[in-house]
Amino acid sequence: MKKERILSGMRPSGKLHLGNYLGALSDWVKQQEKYECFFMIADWHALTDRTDTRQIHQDTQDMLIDWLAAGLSPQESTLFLQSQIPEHAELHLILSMITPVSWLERCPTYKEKLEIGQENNYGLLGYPVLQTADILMYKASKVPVGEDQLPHLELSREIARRFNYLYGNIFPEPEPLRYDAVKVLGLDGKKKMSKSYSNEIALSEEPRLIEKKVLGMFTDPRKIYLKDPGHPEECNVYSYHRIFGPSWGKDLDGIFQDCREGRLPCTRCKKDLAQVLIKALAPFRERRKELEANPSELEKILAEGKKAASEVARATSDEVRKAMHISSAQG
RNA sequence: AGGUCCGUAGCUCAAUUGGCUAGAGCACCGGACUCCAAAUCCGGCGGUUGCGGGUUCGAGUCCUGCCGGACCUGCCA
Repeated sequence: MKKERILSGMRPSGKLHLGNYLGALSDWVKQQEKYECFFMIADWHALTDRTDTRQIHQDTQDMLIDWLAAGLSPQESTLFLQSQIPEHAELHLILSMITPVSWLERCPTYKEKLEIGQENNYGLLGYPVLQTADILMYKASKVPVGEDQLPHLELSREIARRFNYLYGNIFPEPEPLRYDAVKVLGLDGKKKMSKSYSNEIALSEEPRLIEKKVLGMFTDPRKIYLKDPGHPEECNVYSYHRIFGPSWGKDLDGIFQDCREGRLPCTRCKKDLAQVLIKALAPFRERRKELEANPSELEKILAEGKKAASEVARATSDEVRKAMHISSAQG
């Protein structure tokens, strides 16, 4: 039986961090077995973030390396760069013609971006339409999404329905593929892990920096003196132990009890955590070094991804043009 | 294209209306405190006032030309 197809993408944000890994990438790695996967580096989407594009190539390289180091496999999945498939832009244009502005103006993400003062340009408003084009292009039946992307996917389904109604049944309505994203707060223990908050630990972080960053983590503010009892259930450091500790044979109950009863100094707790993280990320750092030393390998992977994605995209483009009585781009 | 308003530290804003060394909060860094971190208290870093020209004893402030942005009225497709 043919595997179902999924598509997902990330904006090229450079080197990824633990939050990216736990929140999405680790799930993608797992989905590779079960689904035919298209994973896209969304460099066109990245343009809503920045007008200064000088870093974009390096960010793309860095993210691709992290994907591979984390276990995305070019043998199993199609890894490609959005801007290398111009059909995305074409489909975006076509879909924009049948998408009411009011649908877009009520997207929570759009409203949030405006609230934080992001420039209200055409592209930002149309962001979910481009996303829809990305998904429909490959006729993905499922899309791995986090909580915040659900409204966008709902919009994609509406746009697909509308297109099908107007021009014929071409696009499947994409279903969300929910996963229990492991929520991990940043080092400050207050906001989600993000580069823009400078509270992140990169997957490729050097051991010395991992230790420095972990020692600076926010802890239970009620535990001030060494012998004060802690509240591990509320402590961000313990939540990291709970995520990473088990695979390294850490005695979680022991940490919990000792902290609670004031026998475990935060400093020791943090040093332990740093060691766990350093070990957990060691294979990742190794793999990254190999990939960094081999840029032609990366080029090859993207070239193959481009080829595979192009085939599908051209076919979809032809089908869409035909349905709309517009002449084919292939001549 | 024309009109109105605006541009000051990484961010948000001040500067007695032309007058002393352009200030404050947040952020950041350091110290005290703490087993650490946070909070708090001290201290520090941070500026060619968008760029150029002019008026003046003196310009962030007034005039002018560019650059950049917001809003309004149009023009072309």
